[in-house]
Parts: sequence; C-alpha cells; structure tokens
Amino acid sequence: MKNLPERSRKRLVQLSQLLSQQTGRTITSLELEKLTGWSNSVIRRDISFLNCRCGASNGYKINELQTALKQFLGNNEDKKNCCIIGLGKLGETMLSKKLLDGSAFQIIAGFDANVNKTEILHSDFPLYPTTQLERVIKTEKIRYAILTVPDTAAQLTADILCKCGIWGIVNYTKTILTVPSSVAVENISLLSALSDLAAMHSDMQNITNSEYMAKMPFTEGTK
Amino acid sequence: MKNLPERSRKRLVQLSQLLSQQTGRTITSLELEKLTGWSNSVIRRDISFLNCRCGASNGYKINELQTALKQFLGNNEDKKNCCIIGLGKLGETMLSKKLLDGSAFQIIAGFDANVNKTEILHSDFPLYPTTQLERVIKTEKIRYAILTVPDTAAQLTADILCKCGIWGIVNYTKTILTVPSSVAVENISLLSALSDLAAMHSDMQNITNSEYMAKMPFTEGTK
DNA sequence: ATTTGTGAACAGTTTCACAGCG
DNA sequence: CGCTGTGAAACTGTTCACAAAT
Repeated sequence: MKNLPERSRKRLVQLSQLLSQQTGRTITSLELEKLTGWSNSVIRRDISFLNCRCGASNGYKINELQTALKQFLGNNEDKKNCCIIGLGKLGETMLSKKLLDGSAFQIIAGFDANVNKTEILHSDFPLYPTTQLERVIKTEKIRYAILTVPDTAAQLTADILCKCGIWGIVNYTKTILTVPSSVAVENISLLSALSDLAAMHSDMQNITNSEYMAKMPFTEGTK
Repeated sequence: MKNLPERSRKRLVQLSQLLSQQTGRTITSLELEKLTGWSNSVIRRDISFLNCRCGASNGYKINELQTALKQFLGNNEDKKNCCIIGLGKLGETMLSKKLLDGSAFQIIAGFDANVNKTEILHSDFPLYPTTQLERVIKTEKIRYAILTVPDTAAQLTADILCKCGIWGIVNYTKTILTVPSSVAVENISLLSALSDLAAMHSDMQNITNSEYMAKMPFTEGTK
C-alpha cells in the first residue's frame, strides 16, 4: 500500500463525515471543492489513495466511496472502546451514549478522582474512581481516552494512560502534553482553537494584497 | 516578512502555550524537542520566523520568546471578543468568564434560539435570542464564534455568522461547515478528534517496521 | 564548548495537464 | 464529452551540516 500523506489522512477523515451529510447518489470532485474549499485535484488524489475506482465520468458513487473510506480509515471493524477521565462540567456533558451513536466509537467507562462524583452521577456506562484507571483500561481494552480533568492533573493522568498502552488521547485541557511518540494526541481545547484562528487571521494580515488574493480559492460565498 | 508556513504557525501556537507552563529562565531547542516531539531543527526554524534573536549559546530566553510569539500571533493587542451560540449542555459549560482568563480572548455574549434559556441561565455576560445575532455581533465587534448548536442548525448559523463578517468559528458540532475562504474554521468535535486518532493509528499499522522505527523521533517515553 | 540561525539538499504535498474510461 | 486517475513539474516544508555568536 502506498504511504498515505498526513494531510490527505486528515482530509479523508473530514470527507467521510461530509459524505454522511450528503443526500445525492453521486458527487464530483468539483462539487466537493465547492463544499470543502480544497482543490479538485487534491480531492481526486486523496481519493485515489483508496484504490476504490468508484467514480468515472459521473463523479463518485457516494455509497461505495463511503464504504472505501471507512475501511481505509479503520472504521469498519469492531467498535473502539473509549473512556472519559474527569467528570467536571465538561466531562458530564459526555455521559450519554447518544454522543457517539452511529460512529465507530463507544464510551464504556468514566473516571473521576472524586468518589462522590462516580457514585452520584448518572450515566449510560459504569463510573470508577481514578485509582481503577489502569486496571479497567487493560481489562476493558480501552483504546482512546477523553481527557477532561483540571489542567493541573493533565500531564499526570496522561503519564498513567501511556503506561497502560492507550492508543490516543483527546485532550480537552489547555495543557500541552508530553507523551511517547507511540501515543497520538489531539488537542481540542477552546483556547488552542481560538489561538489558532487568531494566528491564522494575523498571518493573513501580513500577506500583501496580491498574494492574499492568489490564496483565495474562490472569491465569494461558496453555498 | 517571510511567509509563515501553516505547520509552523500551528506549532508556534502550541509553543506559546507550552512556554506559559515552563518555569525556567531559558530553554534550548533540544529541551523543546523532548517536550514536544518535534525535531530541534524544525523548532529552531519555526522560531527563526519570529526574527527575535532572543537566544544564543544558552538557549532561548523564555520571557523574550514568549513576547515575540504573542506579538507574532496577534495576541498582544486588545482582547478579542467572542460569543457562544447554542446554550445546550455543552454551551452551558462555557458561561463562565474564568474559562478564558489570562488569554487574549473574552466571551462577551451568548445566544440561543430558545428565549427561555437566555432568560433563565446564569452567566457572566449577557445572553440574547438568536434573532439578535447579527445586530450584537456587529455592534459589539465580535470576531470569533463558538458554535455549540445542534448539528441540524450548524450550517444555517454559520451562514449568518459569515454574513456578519466574523473572523473565525470554533465548530463543536460534527457538521462539516461550508464557508467563504475569508472565514477560518477549527473543527473540534469529539467525533472528528477520535476519527483522526483512529486514522493515525490505522495508518501506523500499515507502515512496515523499519519505516515505522525511522518515523519515531525518540524511542522511549519522553518524560 | 554549546547552541542558535540558515543556506543547501532532501522529502512531502499540490498543481498541472492530459490520457483513458464510461 | 465530462470526469477520474496519474505521471511530471512546481511548490512547500524538513533535515542536514556548519558558520556565527557568546
């Protein structure tokens, strides 16, 4: 198998989500360009990594493309087990199974250092004190952790997770985590998202007008 | 000014956050490599885009580096105004000013289609019905919107935001938004984060062992 | 002596342009 | 004929290796 470029992987993940929002039977690379802002050639090349040959002359067959995407992204096998660590306000919003319904993931455990919380809160899956973290992750084959602990506990918790052989961490805290490179981290704190938007905007201001215009894939609203 | 690569920009944003967690007076590119997993040469080149010359022979002076970073990333001027749209469970967790304390951002308004919510909920800033969105964004100079509406309302709300001249959207919904390229979007839904982690892991499995090892910047835990 | 800053080589990613398929 | 799939060219980003700085 050809090596999938990192950028392509990220786009394919989004593409899969986008297709699930689409109604038609087929879709062309040009239509996808309008929806995503990515060039039609980059879209065609991304899709060609799938080797699915599910489109020609009339665009891609959405069903077949979606199937190929799921297979390629490792989303078609058994559901991947996830857990939530830290049941503060943010963690509490994730105690419902519905959250990941219809996806390749399921949350099967929650953890909090405060035993009161794990006893009082209602949830669709069992809640444990953090002391049980290592044991439950191993016995329940939990692959991904959703980290919603206070910033001060973030790195400490991450260290434990890494020791348990977790595959990846969704980091909702604003702490930048240091982990072995075998563990993947996605930072989705509000602050990092806003900071990145602001940096993007500030960077745009630094580009001269002509360069700026050249960067625009289309000039007006894309709906 | 030289054009800042997109990847560099993202790393610099994280670097700024990382430095704020650091205690020492100076830090070298090698120490930063240990903390982040990025190569020391990429770190040096990223920092060289700042043109700050704030380090030699003894590593970077953290203070000066942080100042240069904030300036470069557009984080040193007045606070940027933000708003939350959609006051469901997730939106409710963001009604406190503390959330962005000490950052370059402040939330100054919340919106919900349901007038009951805007009247009943407690918050550190005013809440309005969504009908007021356009007016308030313009009069209050709101630059960034935090989108926590139901998926079904996501694109519709984004369309209004774009019309109001918003600079960027932090998208907590799992809908992939279509916006003009002058508006930046950061997708931070749980599903997209997990999907991306899984794709990363699935991709790792597809790499042969030798290639895999070559990809590892360091072999064991980095603490 | 140690560590930055940076040309030059290298690797990764996107665009171009067009052959080939339906 | 319109659209995909893909070599080849162009461009962007990373690593190497070493001069410069202190």
